[in-house]
Amino acid sequence: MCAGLRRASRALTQCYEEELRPVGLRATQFTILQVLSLAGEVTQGELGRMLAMDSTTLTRTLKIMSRHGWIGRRHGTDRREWRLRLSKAGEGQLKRALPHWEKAQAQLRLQLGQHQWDELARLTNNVTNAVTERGDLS
Amino acid sequence: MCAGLRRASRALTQCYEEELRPVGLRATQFTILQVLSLAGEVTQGELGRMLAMDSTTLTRTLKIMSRHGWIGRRHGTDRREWRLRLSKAGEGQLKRALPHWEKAQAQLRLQLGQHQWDELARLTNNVTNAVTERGDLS
DNA sequence: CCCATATCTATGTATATACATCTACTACGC
DNA sequence: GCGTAGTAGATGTATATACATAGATATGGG
Repeated sequence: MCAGLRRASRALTQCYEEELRPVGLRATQFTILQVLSLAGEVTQGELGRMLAMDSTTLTRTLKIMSRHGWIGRRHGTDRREWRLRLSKAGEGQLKRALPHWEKAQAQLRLQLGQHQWDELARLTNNVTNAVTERGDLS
Repeated sequence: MCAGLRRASRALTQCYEEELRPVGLRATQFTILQVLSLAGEVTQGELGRMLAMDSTTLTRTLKIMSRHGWIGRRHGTDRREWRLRLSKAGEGQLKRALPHWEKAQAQLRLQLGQHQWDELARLTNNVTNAVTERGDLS
């Protein structure tokens, strides 16, 4: 199952990234922009939990995205943590990328059909929740 | 969808790799051992197509696995390509790893239930086939 | 046989990813 | 206040991953 899921993940990621390439975004980066756009200001740790991603992984990814000026950060009252948000440039980048992402999304939905699409969304969510056993933060 | 699938993939991979850690295998490496065990002798390119993985990615992964002595390789008639197979050590490593892998697998199946398990297997296969549009090599 | 073209693997480069460990800071008990 | 335990993010290290490109080899047409 792990192998099958990882294989699907690789295959699917290539579709989405092919569409995003003209915009200069990777799948992970797009996802972070989108999450920040929806969630507003979050800490690195919160973001990691939402994405089921180790927060130290985010240190590097956010560094790259900061280099491009897509991320704004300021200290909270707890001075260990950063409060992250989309910058203006980040919003612009997300806006440019969205139609490309949606195009890949639409094509996949067409190929799978609405029913399998919905099922897959439900199941991947269940897997994530099952193995992270939490109160569904996403 | 891409984000959800990747998230599930990360989360699930951590479960399996936690079990495999005592054996010193990563998920990708275990998968390659298993595929070689089932498929016999294959070329790097064939392996890549089976795993929906870029064959240049395999150059590095196979190098690591060769270092451990798990992979045997010999030239075919086409001298550009390698014919890859499990070595004795590779078989031993796979045998050691299998119960750990199965343990993670069994726990997940229990958490999801047989029905969702089967559905997920079916859907991830469909996704892979849909986006690689091929005659199902796996 | 020779050349153009295609194919297989290798290499350079960049990002993604996690774990172990480190440092700075918080929070709690006394 | 002070010390200890815990938490947030940073860093070292290793692997995973893909794309662009290069080098070697095969293949088919003259």
